[in-house]
Amino acid sequence: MTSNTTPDHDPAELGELERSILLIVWRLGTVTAERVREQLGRPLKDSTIRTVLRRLEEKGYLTHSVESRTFFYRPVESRQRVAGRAVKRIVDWFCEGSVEALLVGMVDSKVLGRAELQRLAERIAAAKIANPKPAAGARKEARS
Amino acid sequence: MTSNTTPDHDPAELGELERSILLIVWRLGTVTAERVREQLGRPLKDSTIRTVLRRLEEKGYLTHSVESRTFFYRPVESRQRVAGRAVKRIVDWFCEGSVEALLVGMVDSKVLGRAELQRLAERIAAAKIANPKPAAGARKEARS
DNA sequence: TCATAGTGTTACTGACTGTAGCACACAGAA
DNA sequence: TTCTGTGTGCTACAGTCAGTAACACTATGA
Repeated sequence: MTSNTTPDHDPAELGELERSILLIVWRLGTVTAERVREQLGRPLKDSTIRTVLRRLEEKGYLTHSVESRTFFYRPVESRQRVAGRAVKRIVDWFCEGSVEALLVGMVDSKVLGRAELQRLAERIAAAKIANPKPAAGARKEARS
Repeated sequence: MTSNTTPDHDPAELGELERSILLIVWRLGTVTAERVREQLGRPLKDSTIRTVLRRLEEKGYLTHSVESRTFFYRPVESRQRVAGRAVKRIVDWFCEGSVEALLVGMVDSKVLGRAELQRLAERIAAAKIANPKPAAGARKEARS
């Protein structure tokens, strides 16, 4: 199938190179294998990049379209969305589904400062986050 | 190293069995290999359980003490703490370190309902989460 | 002393990732 | 029309790691 809607693959299980490349695609929006290779620091063979791109597509993170024989890969979902799902896994696994418990853990393990959390709470309360318009204007990230 | 403080191992990279067993240890607090086997649904050989327990210790999640030749394994950190670090990775990788971006993603990918987020914000604002006493009374979870 | 319970050590298999080679096809230049 | 480059399709191999387990060894209690 490889349906390109919502990969059920765990993003945390991506390899390092896969992750790097995925990040590049997110950053650039649309890429060719060649473009990715330029962006990557490492000197990798063209076929390597292509293999990884293909695998990322198999896993559901990318789609491609062809234009005069050249593959253009694009992300299926935004970074944040993927991150959101990844976190859900963690919350389900380790916090019995409680996001609150997670936040406690984040503060507790100093991942998140108390002050930071406080500011966050204010922001959330101010609905800056909570009201990004249900559907319409929500598709504007992943560029830049 | 392998100091049993704060494993730098990525919790998301735990295997399924490892995770299950770790959860059991967190639930019971202190366990023997035998006890773990009882708890697991699957019929696994004793040595399998012990191998996994040992690996979990190598990775920094567990410690053990010996009592008349029997190993008693205990968690090094609380579930939430580990979850917190796991999430940090994700935030670093996919959200450029911005927890706020993560929350946006969670709402966006319907991992977290808007209403839920709102309640959460209220709770946080109410400092129920933000003030669990710096150090003293914070070591009471991971039981049951 | 003997059996039992628990540990230490070692190993095999399958999956997955990083990495790449090679053959094939099309598009434009000569 | 033929040649050449560029990009793809397919295949593969080595390393790592999780799942799973066998086997040998050793205290401890009957």
